[in-house]
Amino acid sequence: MTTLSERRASAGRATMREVAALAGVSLKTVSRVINGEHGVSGELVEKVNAAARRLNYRHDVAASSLRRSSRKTASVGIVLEDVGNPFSSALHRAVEDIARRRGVLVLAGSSDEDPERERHLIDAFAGRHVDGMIVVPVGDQHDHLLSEHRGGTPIVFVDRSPRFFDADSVVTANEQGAKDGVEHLVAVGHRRIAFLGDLVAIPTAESRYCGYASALRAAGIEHDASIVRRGLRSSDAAEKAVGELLDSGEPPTAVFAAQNLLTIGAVRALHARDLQHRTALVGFDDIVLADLLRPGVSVVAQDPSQLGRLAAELLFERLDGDRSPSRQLVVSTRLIARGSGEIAAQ
Amino acid sequence: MTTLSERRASAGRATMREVAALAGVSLKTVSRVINGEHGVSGELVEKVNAAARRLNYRHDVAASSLRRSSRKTASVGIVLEDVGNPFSSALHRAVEDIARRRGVLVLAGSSDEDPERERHLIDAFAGRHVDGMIVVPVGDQHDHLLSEHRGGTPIVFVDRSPRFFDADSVVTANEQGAKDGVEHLVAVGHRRIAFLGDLVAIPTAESRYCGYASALRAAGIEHDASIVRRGLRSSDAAEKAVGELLDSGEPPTAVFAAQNLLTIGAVRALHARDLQHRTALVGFDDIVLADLLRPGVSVVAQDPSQLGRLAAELLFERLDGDRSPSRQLVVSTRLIARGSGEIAAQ
DNA sequence: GGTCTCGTTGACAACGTTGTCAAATACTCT
DNA sequence: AGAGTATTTGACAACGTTGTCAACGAGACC
Repeated sequence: MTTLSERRASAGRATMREVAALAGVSLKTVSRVINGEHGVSGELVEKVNAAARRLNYRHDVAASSLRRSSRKTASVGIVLEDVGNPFSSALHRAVEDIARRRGVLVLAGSSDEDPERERHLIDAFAGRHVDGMIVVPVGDQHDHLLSEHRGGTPIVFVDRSPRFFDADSVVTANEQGAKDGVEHLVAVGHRRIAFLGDLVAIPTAESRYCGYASALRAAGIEHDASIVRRGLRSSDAAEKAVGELLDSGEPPTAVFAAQNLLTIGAVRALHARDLQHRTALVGFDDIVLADLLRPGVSVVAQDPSQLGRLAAELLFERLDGDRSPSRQLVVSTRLIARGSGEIAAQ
Repeated sequence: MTTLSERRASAGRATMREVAALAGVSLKTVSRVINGEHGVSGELVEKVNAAARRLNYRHDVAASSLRRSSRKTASVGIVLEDVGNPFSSALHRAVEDIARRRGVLVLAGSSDEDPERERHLIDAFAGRHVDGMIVVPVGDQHDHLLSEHRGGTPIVFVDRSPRFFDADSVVTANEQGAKDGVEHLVAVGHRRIAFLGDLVAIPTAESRYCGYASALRAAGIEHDASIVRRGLRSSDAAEKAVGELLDSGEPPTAVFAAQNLLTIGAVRALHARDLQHRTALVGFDDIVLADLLRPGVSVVAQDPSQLGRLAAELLFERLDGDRSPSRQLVVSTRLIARGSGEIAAQ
């Protein structure tokens, strides 16, 4: 049989042509059936489906999208800081949930805070014709994104809003959240509050620092650079920094840790010195098990799922043709008191 | 100028034809330059690159792979249980690291333990012509994978090895690890050890249960079904289950929690009753901050990064043409004593 | 009966790229 | 100088699919 030899020739992946041959119809009719277009008689629909099943036909999205005028590929790309960290992966998951409902696939990659890497990922996504992108931007320069954006690919920024770039974005209320956290410490009497922060170049880290500074200013507390530690990139670095502060002649009575890992480092340093019940601590971003530590760790919680959900919804609205001016969404934080942030100043 | 109007017509995405026109060479020459083939004079290489830069040319991976005989797309798919959970995302990250070195993109999706969903993802990946797949399999039936596999797409199973299917796999030594954990409890005198487990249908959960049973048998301890709780799907469920066991007339003196979230639930239940220093606990899979709790939580640690790394390496060896018989790799666990597992039986 | 419309079906070109092969040029060797 | 070889270049077809358009037959209407 011709069909059989054709099948063998294709080595495992049947094409529409082969399905057509088996069903005894034209290629175009198969295309119509596969795409669920109307205007094909019930009898032929049946025949084509049977043939497709028999040959285990798999639709070729790449070829299809190449020919289609719209060039839609039913996939979106997301550039995260690190697919492996809890914040990023929660965001990723939220985006996936929204995308799944529409049968859209998510491609994800980690930029690791490296603009070069970000650029690579964006090129890779663009080359695969993603319908849109969600990006946690790194650095200031986004020229390459600009050209994609102008080219008609919707882009939504999340977690950080880009400078010099007019686009949709969804960010956490970093400054206000940090301010809330520090004011919480001020409210129980602290005036000597240390700050732990990530790289100055990261906009969220900068915003949180501004929130810290603003809370101190509002309380009339003089700024003391000796208890501000920025540029910390790991929990180890934070642990070391807090250790130094605690062991110094004039230790802080409270610590504000402006990021996840830094909070963990601070907890370790406090526990190592058995100071966890004397020195207050508020962290930015929630931590698993924070409620089981003694004392529980008070945090300013972000909502990464919400960030992802909103970003994805925004993106899909654009994909559905929304051409309205760009929108900037802000997700507020929530202060969770668990004990460590309520330790009063001595 | 012709070039300009052509450019405008393409609305933002230049093709090789346009680059060729601008550079004054043939389409094929552009293709050669873009693909870094040799046999093009330096002068033309320069001209083409200049034109490509000017038009902001982006290589179209989809069209390229469609035409290429090998059909390689420089992307691999990975089906995880949930991209948002720490185990999966660590695995994802490890795969990405290996893939990145080769310029390969990773598409990831969550099966949520749903075979239907797994099938969907695999179809989606196949339709996009991924070069290979890494799969955390769900359920017993993998016919659809079989056809892909036969079709020449390498597949590596990770975390669970599939039944009825000959393929590469990388799994944790679940049974041995669980046995080690339980024997650790037996060694400090426990004979009434409760078991908390995930869905019976999940092979890893089953293996860990076997390890538990085997350790008891080896110690000559009679099996007591009343302190075995399986089918638990969340930390809340585990907390409730442990609560019931502890509040019963004959509570266990030790708990073995066979999964991440279940360990957390157990910790909560113990702390709620202030029993954390009296009832021993060993968990399977490490937990962030476990060392800071009092007592620290002893665990049998898996190494998800290692799983991902090995799976990716196996996959790329296949992609490089390795046709040797399928291999089954086993990654051993590591028992980390932190206090909770060393509480002696009363 | 002839024309018109409608619903089905298929032939063909095209999407952006690369494999194949032949043409054109430059260079080497006798 | 002539033949032979190597190097560079381009014309053309093809990958698997869908958009366009024309052909066909059946039924409706005058």
